[in-house]
Amino acid sequence: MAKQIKIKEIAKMAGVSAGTVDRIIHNRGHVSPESQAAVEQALAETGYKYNLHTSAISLKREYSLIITIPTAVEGEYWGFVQKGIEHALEEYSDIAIDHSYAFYNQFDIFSCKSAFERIPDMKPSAVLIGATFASETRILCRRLEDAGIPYAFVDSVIEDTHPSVSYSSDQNICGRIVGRLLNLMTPRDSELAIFSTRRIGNERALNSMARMTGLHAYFKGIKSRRVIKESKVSVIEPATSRKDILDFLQKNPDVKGIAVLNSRGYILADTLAKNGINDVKVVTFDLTVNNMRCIQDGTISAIIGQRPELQGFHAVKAMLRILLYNIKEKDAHHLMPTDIIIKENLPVYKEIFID
Amino acid sequence: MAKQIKIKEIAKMAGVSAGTVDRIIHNRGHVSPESQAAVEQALAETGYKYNLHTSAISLKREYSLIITIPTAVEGEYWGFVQKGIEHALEEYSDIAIDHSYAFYNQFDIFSCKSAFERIPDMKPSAVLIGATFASETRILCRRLEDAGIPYAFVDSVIEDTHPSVSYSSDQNICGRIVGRLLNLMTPRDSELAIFSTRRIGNERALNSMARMTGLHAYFKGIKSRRVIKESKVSVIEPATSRKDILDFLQKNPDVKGIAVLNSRGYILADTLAKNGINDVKVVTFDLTVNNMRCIQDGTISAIIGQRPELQGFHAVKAMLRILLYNIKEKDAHHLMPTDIIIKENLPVYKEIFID
DNA sequence: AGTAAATTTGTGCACGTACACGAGTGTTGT
DNA sequence: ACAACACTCGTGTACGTGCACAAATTTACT
Repeated sequence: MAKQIKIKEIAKMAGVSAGTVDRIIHNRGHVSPESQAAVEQALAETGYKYNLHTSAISLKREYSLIITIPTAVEGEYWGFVQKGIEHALEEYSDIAIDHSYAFYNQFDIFSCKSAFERIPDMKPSAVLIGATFASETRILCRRLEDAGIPYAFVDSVIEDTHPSVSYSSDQNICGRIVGRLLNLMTPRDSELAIFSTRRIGNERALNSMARMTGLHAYFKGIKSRRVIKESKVSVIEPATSRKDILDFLQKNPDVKGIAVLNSRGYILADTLAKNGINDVKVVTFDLTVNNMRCIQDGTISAIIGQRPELQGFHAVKAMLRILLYNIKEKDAHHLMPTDIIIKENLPVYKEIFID
Repeated sequence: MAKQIKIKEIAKMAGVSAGTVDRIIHNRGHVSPESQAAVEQALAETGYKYNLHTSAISLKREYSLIITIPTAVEGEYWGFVQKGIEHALEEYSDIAIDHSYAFYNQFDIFSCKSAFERIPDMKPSAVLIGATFASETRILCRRLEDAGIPYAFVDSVIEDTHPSVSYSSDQNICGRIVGRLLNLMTPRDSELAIFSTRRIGNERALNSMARMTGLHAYFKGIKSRRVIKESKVSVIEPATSRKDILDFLQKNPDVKGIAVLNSRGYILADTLAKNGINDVKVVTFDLTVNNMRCIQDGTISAIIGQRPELQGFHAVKAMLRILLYNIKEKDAHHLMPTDIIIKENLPVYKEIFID
């Protein structure tokens, strides 16, 4: 095992004291250019890695982290994101991190606005954003930037912002996967349909749009001539959408595969099952408890998973790296793996392997 | 954030010194029954969690870890396992862990025997085993148990042994997935074939067997009448198997889907491509560089991934938990997720997210 | 009872880093 | 030339735990 280089050794190499090295590592300033250069060279030469363990115990600053995401419900997408966040915070529980959540209703822009408005005034050390409404998010980011507060994105990235780091999935790829799966699972001469969420200025809808683009791109890529109907049914609440779903299927009897481009595939699946329709394959997003149940039943054929826990987990860890050590990565945008979950491998996806 | 309870506070509660608490936590003995009881009660009341960070820095013992796995080649299965192992060791690099590898040839039982024989004499603190040959492994485990040396399994678990922990995939599930995928990707009236590795007393072959069982189970479960040929072609070396492969296909022209139940699917795929056969779908195992290339080419349709890095990573972490803190888990056998990788999601699987 | 031995218990130092404080150096203005 | 100031830099202490060693207590035996 390679011996760890310690701050004192760096100090000796650079001909300065340990305190100076510390100042440089933490970007605290008050260091002469010569010392800076000498130490940086020593750091580079030795490939110094700060010892997180000891640095944690001697840390005296207190950090406050605000996490603003759509209301996290256990067993649903944002619930898993929160789980990952909590997991990371627990791992760093010996650092004084005061964290608080600012939840908002992902279908109500006003709840988002009022949640976002208060954040900069609370003067947090950093903010974790699960964005839904692009314009509101941009305003928040702008204010955070002005205040010098770093922020990170989970789940999606908003254009024209400058997050320290982001963890999300490539929604276009997700859409392509859905395309391929539906194409495989349905007869060549049958039609396909897309159910998605439509809301203007809603980033969730932007996710859906990217997925849709990917799906169409897949069929274009394989030069398929299959008919793909875009339903205007908004699959959000079971009660309201049930009738719309049945209407749609009655009008489009050749549709044998449906992509639900949000996480509400179970609503469609349940409706189909209740009405004895079992020759229509459903593919949807996110390993929520309801969707998992449908996979097990066989009413949903495949789920695209995006590792929400891992996104929350890594976002927090990255934020702490930035807060504690000002470590900036080259490429701050991380794409998470896109998992394909079917009945057979569902059980082994239930145990979550973060950290 | 809940305040951490420290050893000193426990000591005060129990009316003893910190040293005594330390002795009890580490089972060092030399403690009176009264102190023992008092401290244990205090520990239970407060739900004390040792601080891994600080304990690591003050740790003075040296640990030695032997990792005995099939020769790790970069970009192949065991190479990824090793990557995960190294990653975990790096995370704990402030603990004095002396680790060494005892590689063996997974196709040569004598190399395995001679690698295993030496291990107990080296008196390691713990051993990590990537098992291939069941009987040899059993002998090793037996000797380790007699010497009181804990050991862990990665990739596969051998019957009649008592590992402290294991990280592996459910091979039966893997086989079922392959079954479903091939069934989806090929015409209903076409035949399927299985290529696998056959070696008596070879656990790699046992893995193959479990996969085969799972595959057949899938087709039985859906009451399919498809013909599944079991080829005796051993897909190990490109040169030797090429002719056999072509012979097989010539004799079985209706085979349109082939499951290669080891990680050498690329050999079959390359052979098919070179001979202009592009209507036979191939599914195989493990995200090796060669298989990834074939996925990208489209010559392999799907790969089953088993998260080898994560297996190595977690196995080491679990071993260290056991060595350092004697933490025994309830259920020591962990099943890793079984990923389905196709052309579309291959890019996002390339970045590995361990820890 | 008195002493030696055995056992339990407390104390102090070390680990590597963070950060406050004060010492040291240089610069500017009168 | 000297004071006042700005800035850089080194020293010392604290963090929570592991572990060696010494101190205190109990036990055993003459």
